[in-house]
Amino acid sequence: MDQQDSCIVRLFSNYCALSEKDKELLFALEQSPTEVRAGETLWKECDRASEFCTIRRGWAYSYRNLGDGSRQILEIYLPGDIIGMREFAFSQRLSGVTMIDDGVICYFPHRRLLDIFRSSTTLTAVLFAIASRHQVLLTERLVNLARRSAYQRLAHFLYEMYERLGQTDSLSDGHFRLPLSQEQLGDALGLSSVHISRTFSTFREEGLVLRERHRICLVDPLKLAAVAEFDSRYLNDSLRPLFSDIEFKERGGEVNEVRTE
Amino acid sequence: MDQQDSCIVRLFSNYCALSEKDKELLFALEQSPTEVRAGETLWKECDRASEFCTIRRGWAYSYRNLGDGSRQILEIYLPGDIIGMREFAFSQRLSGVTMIDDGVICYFPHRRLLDIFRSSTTLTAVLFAIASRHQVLLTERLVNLARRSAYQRLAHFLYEMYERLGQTDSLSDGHFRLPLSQEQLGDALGLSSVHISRTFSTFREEGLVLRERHRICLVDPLKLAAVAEFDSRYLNDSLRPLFSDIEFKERGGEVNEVRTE
DNA sequence: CGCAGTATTGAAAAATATCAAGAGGGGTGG
DNA sequence: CCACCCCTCTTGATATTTTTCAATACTGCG
Repeated sequence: MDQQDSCIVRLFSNYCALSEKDKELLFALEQSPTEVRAGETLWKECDRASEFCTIRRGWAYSYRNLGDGSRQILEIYLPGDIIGMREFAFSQRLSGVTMIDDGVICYFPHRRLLDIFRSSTTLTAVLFAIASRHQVLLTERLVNLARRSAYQRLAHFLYEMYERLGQTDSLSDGHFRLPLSQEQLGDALGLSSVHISRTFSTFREEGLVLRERHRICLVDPLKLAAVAEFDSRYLNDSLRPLFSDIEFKERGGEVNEVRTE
Repeated sequence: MDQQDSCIVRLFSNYCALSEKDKELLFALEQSPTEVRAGETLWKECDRASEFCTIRRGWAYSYRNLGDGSRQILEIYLPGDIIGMREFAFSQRLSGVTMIDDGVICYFPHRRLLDIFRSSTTLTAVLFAIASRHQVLLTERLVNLARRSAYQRLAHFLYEMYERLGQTDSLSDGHFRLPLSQEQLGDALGLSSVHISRTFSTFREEGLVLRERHRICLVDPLKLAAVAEFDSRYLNDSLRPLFSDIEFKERGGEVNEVRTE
């Protein structure tokens, strides 16, 4: 495999221009690829946590099971994502992860992250940026779940997937594959599967979104984003913010701090 | 001010033993203290983001306003917390922050964090651990909002505050001050203030929680934790996990990696 | 004393869940 | 190729939870 094919190198490159050394460091995270099958569980809640992984191919989701038998799907992971960072400070898994599709994942130990902290300020900063972005995504989802109607929640979810997928693949019109059952969508959005079905029916009647098995068509993406009150800043405003500064300093430059007191 | 009084040094010490040099680095973040008044807004959504701050005294909360006039309170910050990390990768604020009490906060520029990355692997790892812990808190809150009844949500919130406060102060029995109106509680829990009131009434009838203005008394904390399905791992399992490893390596030791393939 | 923000309570309305029955679809074994 | 079955989805009826609206009480404060 060429470094150019590395999802993780591509992901990091979104944030910052990388040196060759940085690329090699990153590339090392994607050794020991493992084939996994759709439905396979990478780990369960309460398992010992001492590794992360990157997802090179396929989709996955993380979840938490609740006492009453229901569960919450926390995140949908796409190729290039790093999984398991949540538990960096923990000895146990706090959420399970299972594959949606067949795929390939690459495990690496927590310790490898420390190597990165030690050897590259740039990568460290990018990791921090990624973590910060994750947190923003999570926050946005929290607002979505806490404040919006079922109709808006589903609209928001669909539009978010559309945007995320559009960042790597170019989506012809508003079409994309969404390999999630209505029950899984319900688990992700805090709604019953029945209500998901009804909400899709409403979308169809209004001609806003069409769904056929696992294919979604956003007839009018902008209108969908509007009804969801989708704030696209939280997905798009995270590219190369203050990293020009890093690169500058790394090259030995001096930055005079202008602090407005 | 002595370093021992520094909230942030104390916070970081929870995760890892710190060298003197590390303490000085951290201590430097708490310069330029600013007095702020209850109700004062530190920043609004969409403001330019180029600083973090630590909160040395007082409480604060972050929030997002929504199109329909409602708002979501995202986090409650206590002394020692770092505020604004969410926007590390962003140029704009994605949430506002306002003070609950009078207090003292210390601003420092994003760039100061890069200095830390550059000069201390230990602090970098701790920062990462803190970010990871934040994310876990957020996740737990997300589950709470998405999956639980009003009754459970409020129970969970109260118990979480109880635990967090208990980590710095020792709370006599289940008593603590909670300087939030029922409207603010509603904003935090995705409920109407009316329903918060009703839920407190239920608690009172059951003799589970008493509330008088801004004072809360958890009559039976353990029972409260049980009804909330509170998972205390997510608050307590984050102290000194793999950092013995860091210290070891920092001292020049060699760690042989045992990777189970 | 009066006023503004905050809390309580009741009644009605809205949103969503639950239960139940049936429809469609795709895979598997006969 | 067909029959069957399991799983997912759809739709209707009903139940539950929570919101909204409105009226009234409470509290601290100028």
